[in-house]
Amino acid sequence: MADASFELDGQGPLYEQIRKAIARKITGREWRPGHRIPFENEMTAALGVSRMTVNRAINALVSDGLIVRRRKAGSFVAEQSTLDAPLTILTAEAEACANGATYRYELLSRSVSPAIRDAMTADRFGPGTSLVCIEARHMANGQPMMAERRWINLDVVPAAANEDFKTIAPGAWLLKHMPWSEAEHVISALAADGDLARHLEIASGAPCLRIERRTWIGDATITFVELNYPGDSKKLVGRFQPLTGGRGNEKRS
Amino acid sequence: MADASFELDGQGPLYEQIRKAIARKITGREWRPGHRIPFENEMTAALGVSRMTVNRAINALVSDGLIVRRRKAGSFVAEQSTLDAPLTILTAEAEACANGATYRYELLSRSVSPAIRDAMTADRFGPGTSLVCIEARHMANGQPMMAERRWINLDVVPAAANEDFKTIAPGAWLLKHMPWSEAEHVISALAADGDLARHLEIASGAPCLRIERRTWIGDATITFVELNYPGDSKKLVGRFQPLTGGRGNEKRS
DNA sequence: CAGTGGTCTAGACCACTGC
DNA sequence: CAGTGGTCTAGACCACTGT
Repeated sequence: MADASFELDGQGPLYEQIRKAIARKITGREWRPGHRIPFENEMTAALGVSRMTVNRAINALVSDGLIVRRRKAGSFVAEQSTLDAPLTILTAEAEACANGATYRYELLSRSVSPAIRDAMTADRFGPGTSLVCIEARHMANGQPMMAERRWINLDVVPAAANEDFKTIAPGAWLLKHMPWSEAEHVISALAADGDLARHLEIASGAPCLRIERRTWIGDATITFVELNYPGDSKKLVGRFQPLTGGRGNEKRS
Repeated sequence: MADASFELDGQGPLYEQIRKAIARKITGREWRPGHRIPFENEMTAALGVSRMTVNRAINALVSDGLIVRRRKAGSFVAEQSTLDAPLTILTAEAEACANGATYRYELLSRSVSPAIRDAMTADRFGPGTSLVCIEARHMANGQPMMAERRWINLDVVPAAANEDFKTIAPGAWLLKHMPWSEAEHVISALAADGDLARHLEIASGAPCLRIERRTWIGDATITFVELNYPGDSKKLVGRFQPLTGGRGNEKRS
């Protein structure tokens, strides 16, 4: 009913055209937050397409957060309260490469020890877990672009005990040798202390962007790593374009 | 062929069971990166389901980045080179609320002026654009949790000229009055300068996490905002769980 | 309890692409 | 040019839920 006057642009697959047509109604304020969009069978009839096609279009908008669906009630334009933007975290080498910079990896230290009773290791891996601790830094065009401190769980990845990580970065090595089933990221800003400042070659007390990543396989923590970037570098989190095509992503130094 | 010995767990929709079964093969290292997974018609036959169902399961894994598909060649386990984590950026009020904190909004300054030839405004909005500039801060439990500096394009949102923003935060106001079609986020760390440090009530030179957000409607920039958080606060970017269910997301102070 | 969305099927045609 | 995935259909049954 009402004006299901959709204007499909004839570009690309049908479900994409329908998705964009609905997104256009929303971003054009014709359908406000809370507004009930036409039922699936109404669109099906109005557009002369199968219900599966309409369903696919709307479901894409649901995962984009623009539509909320309720059985028996209908589908509604969501309140735009949050922004979900994809943050793509590349390996340091891939990031340097993407920026056209020359890349070099430097191992700073490597040691094996059990997780003691400190917050950094015991809480995350469990007391007594065998760990290898690695400090390294990644250079782009001869300048430090990132310094990392990492712990790897040897109970889960015993092969890491035989790797010296002198030529290959632990992150890249893990990606080749170990799958993960779950990852968590925490972002914060901090003042670089003596060690970190020296590794990044910035003034002590200078701001620094830290991404902490914890990776699991099943219930076991594979690795925990602090990725530290000089404060003047910027991370492009991502672009979200519900109208034109969905989610894009790039990266800047 | 080969071992398409899938073990569906009987939990939830068929396409979800199939998706999890494939994800299990991958995270369990049975199917390594580069490995060709069974063709759709093979799985269809092996599982006794419709091809659309298999297709839906695999497509979900494609958007999770675990599978790459090539016509005529087949579907392959992707190289796990990047991590895509969804970062949910709530309004300050929603974030405080989620942490069970009392929330208060404070307008610090408001002014109207055209975009001059400075990098902050003219580059983003175009020279001469009428802008309203707002400085404000958001308090959680009486402590500054975030200070923002924002420019709003009056050519696009003329109603903003009549709003004093004394009681409602500009972010919340915009969400109610203006849709966006595209958003971009940039994260960086910086040392708080005099003004910012005073607003956040932190020492001058203390680290600070900044999220810059630029929002578009069509080709026009609606607003550009700097969200500044004290460096000791942490942003939980999100959890990505390809095996169990997909993407989760929370937030910490 | 009627109507919505959620899922699933058994086909079909087509575009692209590797051989 | 044969085979893969990409898309689409016209049905169907069911779970949930608002009235």
